[in-house]
Amino acid sequence: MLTLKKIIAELDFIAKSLTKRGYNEDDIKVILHELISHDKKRKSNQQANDDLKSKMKDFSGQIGKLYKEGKQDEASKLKAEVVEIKEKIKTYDENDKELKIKIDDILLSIPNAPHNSVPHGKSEEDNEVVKDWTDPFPILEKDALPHWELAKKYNLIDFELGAFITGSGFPLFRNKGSKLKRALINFFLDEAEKAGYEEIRPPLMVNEASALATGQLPDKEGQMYYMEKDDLYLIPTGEVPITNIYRDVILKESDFPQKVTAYTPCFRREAGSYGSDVKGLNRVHQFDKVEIVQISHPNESYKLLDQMVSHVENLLIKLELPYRILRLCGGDLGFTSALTYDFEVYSAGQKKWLEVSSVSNFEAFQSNRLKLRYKDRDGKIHLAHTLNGSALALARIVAAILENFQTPDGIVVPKVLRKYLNFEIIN
RNA sequence: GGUGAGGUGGGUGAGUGGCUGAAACCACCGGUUUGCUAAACCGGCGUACGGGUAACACUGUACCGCGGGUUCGAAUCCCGCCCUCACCGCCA
Repeated sequence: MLTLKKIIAELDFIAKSLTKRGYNEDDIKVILHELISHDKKRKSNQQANDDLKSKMKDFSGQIGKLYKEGKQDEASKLKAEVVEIKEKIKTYDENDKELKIKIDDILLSIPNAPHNSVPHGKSEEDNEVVKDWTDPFPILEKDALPHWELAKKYNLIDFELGAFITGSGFPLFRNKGSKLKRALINFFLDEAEKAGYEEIRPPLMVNEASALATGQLPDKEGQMYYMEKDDLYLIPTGEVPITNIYRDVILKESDFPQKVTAYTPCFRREAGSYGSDVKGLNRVHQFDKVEIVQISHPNESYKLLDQMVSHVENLLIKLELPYRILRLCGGDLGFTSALTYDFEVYSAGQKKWLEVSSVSNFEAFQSNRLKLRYKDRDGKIHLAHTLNGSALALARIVAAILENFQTPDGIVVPKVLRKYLNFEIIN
């Protein structure tokens, strides 16, 4: 969430930038002013309360001394006074609690303020193409197939069996399909390691505190699988456990940047999506992803964002897949993000762009909930910036590879993956 | 699942009702000194929200796993929860 300090200091900018997400500038200003007035009330309330508490402490100390000196009467008088003070403190405490709840409710409901470069817009149609694919698309035979047909033809993925074992959206990879996936995971992890990321294997379930800290709760509660009995959530992305490494952490300035990567399966309920978009691997409940996360000094975060974008871009170049890069418009931007670049890969069999990566700078929005801070040279504490990106999401990459590299003789595996495989062609 | 022990500042760890936001040691930072990859000595060293300041200084309150309670007063007593460790059981 945004910090109150930032809202007070940059109210106009925030209100203006939130119009990119479709807010009415005047409406949001009303909300923000309400927030600030709650805060003012809370501060004056606190001051009065603190004074009373101070008095109470003082009196209590005196009572102790009076008892030691045997002055029972005077002690009793003071006691009576403290009891009165306590009553007042109680009402101040209650006021404080109420105001804090109001303030937090508003703060939690406000999404991140989009970066200056974020375009206005309502939906994905308004996303800005910052880098388009200008080379020709792969030329396929006339009878080229979409990946779900190819998967069946070469026995790579069994959607029906996955549905039988679990349900729809849980594909079962087998044979060379399974190996291809393993090769991709290794390739992505190796590339991340070369780029300086520490590889970890995090838990795949997280508690409520972790899901809140990265912003999956309360915003995307319906997206996550939840195990009531143990009060745990299946992770919708590796971002959650990775970023939570830094919950309640105060870094030194010299610790920047922190770079962590992990391969994890991701679980998403994806409630309410049907139709051709969900066919095959286009949208599934369980998929694999290699995630990269950086914790940054605020001054560096946009530089690092660019680095992450080119890291992802390189992966796609090495995989020889046609891709384009989009800058998400305000309407398509995630709740917690200030700026997001999406990567789409062209899947020639279905003649469709598939989203395979999302690289974002959250600025201090996540850090605020995470309480992820750093100490500067003067010993002052500030919020760090967090960034993350998929590098890459597997299911759709598999789809694109199958479709783009199909030939009459079979599917020719991209060269970079061959060292991870004991075959070069799927037939 | 059972039994036992325990959760205090970056770490170790003292502290069973007021003088404890918290000893001591280690680590860390600054300084002095000795001239040698170090030691000794001195000083500093938690976070949050307020007040205060140009900025410091200074200052109020809260926080000793979390939440509640008892009391004039709680790290310290009581209740609930969470977590960690050890052993047993079960299990990949």
